[in-house]
This record gives sequence, C-alpha cells and structure tokens, in this order.
Amino acid sequence: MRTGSLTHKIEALQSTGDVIAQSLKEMIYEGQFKPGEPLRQDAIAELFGVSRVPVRDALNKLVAMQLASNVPRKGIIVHPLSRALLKELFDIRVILEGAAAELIIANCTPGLINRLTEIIAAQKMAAESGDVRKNQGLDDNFHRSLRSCINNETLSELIEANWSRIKQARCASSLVLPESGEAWMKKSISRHERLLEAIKLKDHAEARRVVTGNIEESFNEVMSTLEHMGWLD
Amino acid sequence: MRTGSLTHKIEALQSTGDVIAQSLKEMIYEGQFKPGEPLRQDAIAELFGVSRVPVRDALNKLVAMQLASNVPRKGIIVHPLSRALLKELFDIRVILEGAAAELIIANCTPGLINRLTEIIAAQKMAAESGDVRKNQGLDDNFHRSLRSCINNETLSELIEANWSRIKQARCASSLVLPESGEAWMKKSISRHERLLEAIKLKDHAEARRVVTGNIEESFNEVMSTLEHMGWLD
DNA sequence: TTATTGTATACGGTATACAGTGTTCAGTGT
DNA sequence: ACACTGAACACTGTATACCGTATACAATAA
Repeated sequence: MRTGSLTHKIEALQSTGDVIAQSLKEMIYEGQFKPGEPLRQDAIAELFGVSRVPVRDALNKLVAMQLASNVPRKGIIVHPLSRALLKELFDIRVILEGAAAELIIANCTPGLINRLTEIIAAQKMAAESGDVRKNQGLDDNFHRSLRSCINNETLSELIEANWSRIKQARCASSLVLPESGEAWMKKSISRHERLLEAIKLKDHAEARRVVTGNIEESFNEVMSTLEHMGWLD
Repeated sequence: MRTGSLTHKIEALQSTGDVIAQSLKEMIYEGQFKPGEPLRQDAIAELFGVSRVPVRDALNKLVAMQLASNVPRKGIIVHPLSRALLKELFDIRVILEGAAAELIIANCTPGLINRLTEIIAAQKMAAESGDVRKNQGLDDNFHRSLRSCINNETLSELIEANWSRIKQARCASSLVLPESGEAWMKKSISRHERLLEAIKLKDHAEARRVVTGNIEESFNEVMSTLEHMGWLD
C-alpha cells in the first residue's frame, strides 16, 4: 500500500508530504486544529495512513509557511495568533499590497481590466442570490488576478504567503460571523469597483487609499471577532 | 554516536537538521555549491556523518528559505540565479527597506542613534586599516541595528529572508572583486552617514532616497560581476 | 546510425528500533 | 489535605535497512 489512501496525488508530481501539508493547512484554516495546539506526528501519520517521514516533511513545510512553529523537543504546534502578530501581518499587507497596487497600475493590460470587470459582475450575481461562499471565492479570484499582473513573481509569493498567515484568522472569524455576509459582500464589491476605477484612471494615490482602507477595515473586523472568540493570547 | 561529529549543537537546542541547514547555507554563500548544482542526500549525509533523515530536514529548510528548490523526481538543487530573479529581489528590497526606513524614523530612539554612530566610527577605523572583511561585518551590524528598531518582528524577518537570498549573489561577487574593497568601504560609510543624518532629522523622503539609491547601486554592482562570472542563466 | 536494453544512481517512502526528553500521575511523606 | 518524587508513558529526533520507481547514461542489437 505504497500510496495508501493518498493515490489522488494530483499529476503525481507532488510528494506525499506536499499533499499532507496542503490538507493540514486547510484543516488549520477550518479551525480543526486551533492556535497553539500540538500537531502529533503519530496521529497525523495514522490519519493519512502514511509513515512519520512524509508527515515530518509536511510539518516542516507548515513551519516554513509560518503556519506552525517548532518548539524544540516538544514538537510542532499551530502558530498561535496574537494581537501583536496580526497587527504586524496587516501592516505588512499595507506595505506589500500598497507597493503592488502601484506596480499593477504600471503593468496593467486590457485583459486584466476585462477579467476584473467580469469578476465584479459575477460577484454582484452571487450577492443577489446571497451566496457568501461563492463571493468569497470570487474575492480570492479578484486578488489572484491582480497579483498575476504584478510582474514580480517573488513579490506575489510574498503577498500570498502573508495572506496565507492571515487566512487562518479570517476563516475563523468568518465562521463566527456568517450572518454578516450580506454586508460584507456589498462592501467587498464596492471596494473592488473603486479599485478598478483607480486602475483604469492610473490614479496611484487613490489605488493606495483603497488598498490601505480595505486592509485596515479587514483588520478591525478580524480583531474584534477573534477577541470575541477568545482566540487571542 | 548519536550526534557524531556535530556535538557542537549550540545550546543543544537546535536539531541536527538545523545545524546542517546552517552549514549548507554558508557553503552555498561561499560558493561551494553553485547555483543549479544538485544537493545529494547521500553525499551530504556522509559529509556530516549522519543519516539521510536529518539531511532531508535540512534540505527542506533550504527550500523553505528559497535558497534551494525542489525539482520533482530529481531532487533538490541550489536555487539558480537569474537576472529576472535578482531584479525581483532587489525591487522587493526597495519596497521593504523603504517602508522600514519610515518605521525606523518613527520609532527611533537615542540608543539607536548612539549605536549607529559607534558603528560608523568603527567602520572608519576598519577602512583606514583596509580591513574589508571587518567592514563587511560592521555593515551587516549596521543593518541589523536598524532592523531591530522597526518594531515589527515579522517585517524584520522578511527583510532578513530577502537579504539572505541576495547574499548568495553578493558573496559570490565579493569573492571576485576583493580589490574594489577600498572604494566599496568608502561608499558604504558615506551612505550610512547620510542615512543617520536623515534619521536624526526625521527626513522621510531623504531616508527613502538613501535606501533606494543604496539598493540600486548594489544591484548594478552585483549584476555586472555575476554577468562577468557567467553565473547568470 | 538509431533504437533498445541494461545498469547505476538517487529519491521518496515504509518499517522498525532506540535514546533522550517531557509529561503525567500514583504513591509517598509531611 | 497537600506538596513532592519517581516511575511509567508519550513523543520527538535520529539511525538503519529495505523497496519501488524515475532518470541518466552506457552498452548492445537492429
């Protein structure tokens, strides 16, 4: 049973460790492992039906992604969230995504504008049918499309990695606040429209304002819900 | 022979994998492994007198640091350098360190100014005695001191990580150009003086100019030497 | 000359074993 | 009743040995 229950290695290009890392990442996002909780090698190995070796690979990857941290001689724990850390991560978002906004305006193509326009239209559809889940997907898509136009793969990865760390907190808070979905969708759409407009007009300052405002709002939202959940400290 | 020839695990807190990763990192910086060169698990295991398990850990860490990359079914190779990649890394330096400069001015303490003043004085001493090696150490120190004042640990780590990736190229070029050390030291010192002055005066724009100028100059230098060495593409 | 086969090398993974270190908890002494 | 001790247990980190498979390259056959 070489690959055991993991035969779905997509394209068979990823190693088992990669697949497990991916799964664990999602489990962390979904809150199945909570901040500070230890990730036991044996348990995970059994869960996926593999030996400890690829599990260790996977855990190392999570540590590299800063989603978990290694406590010497104790093991690997889900990276704890704290006010200070989230503040830092959101401050970095402002720096990275602010800079990215400028680059996007510089490198923007008609193709990008079309794609963004389409996504916003789809978001409006989703909003009308009240499909929050779909809207979140489209939101992700919007940002991915933007990143693809930065023309700096490394910067995109940095933004992605930063986003990834925040996602844990965001998912948690969205699980708690599903009822506020309607309002969130509306805000998301209007922000996207403003940003698209700024891009079209090549208005650097406005683009920065939208991005910064967006991030700060998101920060406040996440912080208050996490506080409420008692996930901080 | 549990720790074999690696008994010098500092504080005995790092795992063997960490120690090996550190050593390999330095070997890559020193050019003992060249860009694109494969890192063979068996060979490295034998070199350090350990089994393949901690070596794999170490290699995974190098991949995580982006100093190496994993080619599926072939193994792990030293991350190749390219014009495009270096451009991206230096562009990111401009973004991160530019933002950091602003934060440093905002959070600057008298203690920092004293420390920077001392380092510059030491650099001048080193320059007079022509000690390039020492000057490089002090240069590193100057930047570390600055980073410590950012008050955003995550951002500091990001800058450090980015710097780390560039270091490979910088070390290579400094090995080739040891004769230009004198001129380099002079420039380094004057840049530090300008930056310190800007910090004292809380002149954000000037600080950004110094940082950006510094980085761009460094970029051109590294690129031309690497080109000359044939390390690119 | 080209295609095929064989062989060496190396990686990814499994299984197992063991030392060292934390952790827990029952049992002991105060 | 409560603090302390020590032994059992749990878990990580590492070693060892082995299997299956992918790649590279050399030798061989058409």
